[in-house]
Amino acid sequence: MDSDSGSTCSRSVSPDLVVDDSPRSFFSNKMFQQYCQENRADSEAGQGRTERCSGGGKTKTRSELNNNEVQDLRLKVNSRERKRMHDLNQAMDSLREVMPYAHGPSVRKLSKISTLLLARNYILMLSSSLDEMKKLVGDVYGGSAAAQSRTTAPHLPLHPLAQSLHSLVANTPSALQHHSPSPATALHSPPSASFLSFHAPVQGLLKDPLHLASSYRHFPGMPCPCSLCQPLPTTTSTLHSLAMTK
DNA sequence: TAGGCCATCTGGTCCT
DNA sequence: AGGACCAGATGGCCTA
Repeated sequence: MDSDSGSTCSRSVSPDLVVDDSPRSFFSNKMFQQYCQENRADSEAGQGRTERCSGGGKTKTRSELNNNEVQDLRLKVNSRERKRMHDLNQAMDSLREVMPYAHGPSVRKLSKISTLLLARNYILMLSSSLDEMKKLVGDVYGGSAAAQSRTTAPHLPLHPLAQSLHSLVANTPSALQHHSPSPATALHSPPSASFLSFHAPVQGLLKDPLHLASSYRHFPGMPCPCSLCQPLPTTTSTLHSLAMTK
């Protein structure tokens, strides 16, 4: 139900119950009742603020609502808000699922901010790859030969195409999977820091936006030999500058 | 123990 | 009128 109900997280989450007396709940039902009693004096003082009563069609001031009505209303609103946040977390989970990131019971879940930043960079990377692919296809099927090759079985110059594809594929999520940690090291081995940051200027917004430096085995200043950590094509950098200068 | 992350509650505002 | 959305506050859990 909740995004944090994952097996790696011990955080318990209260269900969509109206009554929540768990210690985790900031405002348990008992607390709420106490709160209502404590604030009855204030309410009865009448501050002119109106509350909505779910029962009747008529608007009552807070002072006109009895304790139970205030409580029911508050619980109802709380429940809605809880459901809304659960839906939001579900959407966040579904986003995590399609991210180039190792999934598994022993893999620590990406935080929300990390998920969003990674998603952004992922989209930029895919856009860049798509641009290059288009360019490549344009080169291969250039000019009038393109029309002809569309109608007949094309004899593609596979060698250069394969080379280019290889370099592109090296930057695709599937290639990123080799960064996916083995279960044994998963907790300390998230995706490449350079991929997560992806030359993103937004990195400057946070001291350590993804908290990789402190938590994971990616050493700043130590060049990673893999293709994923190599500088991205200039088109990508251009994309970034365009994206961030708007 | 401090800091990060999170769930939940709450009141205000906006929209339908 | 009722619900969605938002941001602030609060406290629990986890990790370095």
